[in-house]
Amino acid sequence: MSKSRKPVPAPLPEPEVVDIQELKAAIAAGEYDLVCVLGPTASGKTRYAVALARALGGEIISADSRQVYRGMDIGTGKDLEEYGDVPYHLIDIADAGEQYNVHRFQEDFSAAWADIRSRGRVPVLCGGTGLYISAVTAGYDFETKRPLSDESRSDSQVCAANPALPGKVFFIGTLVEREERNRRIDARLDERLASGMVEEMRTLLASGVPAATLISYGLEYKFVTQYVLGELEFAQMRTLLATAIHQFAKRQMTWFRGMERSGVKIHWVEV
RNA sequence: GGUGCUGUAGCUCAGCUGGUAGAGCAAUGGACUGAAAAUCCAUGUGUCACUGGUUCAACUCCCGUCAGCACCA
Repeated sequence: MSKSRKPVPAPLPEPEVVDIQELKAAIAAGEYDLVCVLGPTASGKTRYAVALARALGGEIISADSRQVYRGMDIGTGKDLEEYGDVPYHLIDIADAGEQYNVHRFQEDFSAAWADIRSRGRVPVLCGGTGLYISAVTAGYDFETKRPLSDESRSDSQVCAANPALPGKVFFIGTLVEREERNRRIDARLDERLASGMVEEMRTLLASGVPAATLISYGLEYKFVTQYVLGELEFAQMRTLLATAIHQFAKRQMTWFRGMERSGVKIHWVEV
């Protein structure tokens, strides 16, 4: 009847080695006006991006739809101390309970990107929210509801279409093998649970953030809040949450593969 | 030692009076642009514990074996 193509696990991308000095020279020569570090959760992208930014004389622009909220620290894994002396942007820019979105991100990114460049520094976009990354690197026009360019970043169409967004982007992806990724997710979850994540939910709830809003933020905010509300047992919450984060990481990879399929070149590195 | 129950997809389990098997969860692939850590779509060949028997045909009936559980000794 029909060819039932059964889903085969996507092969792991071929790891590459990115020569930082070479990249630095290319940026100086105007070949790129943004470096983007992306990857699934728990792949080590923040650590990598910070080291990269330091080597390039850059500043980080976070592309994380949840780290924008103040007071949501443990559950989003902000790890602000990891940045050290490297400046970061778009973290803690909205109140918990507020409704941030892609459109605001595009505007905020644009301002941060222009600001960093105006000071002669290198902007490094880093995060795991694929939608946000695509909205500013592939470009998207919220007026016409259409992509600014459906081609790869091999020309300057986007630049011409919207000078407020970068035209040429160098993408680096942090690579982790599936099993290892899940192991890290589980270990990190236990660490967060042990370091006050439940307390964080109670504090947010006490500060007036509605439970329904917190739950709508998903993952840790969803399951831990349900636990605090007594809707889930602790062990049950832990199991469901771990599974949900594994699924989330898979969805992130699906988005990145989609970017590659549409022509974006991502240099995957092992960290 | 005896009796009873159970043994089916990674997990929990359905499979009426026999016609080689399905649901949920998980997993995998995909979609996605003003909530995206959200939302949605697609995909199920497994020695039906093992052996023998009855039958045109057994996961489904019968004998036995093994394993787990419960109860009685």
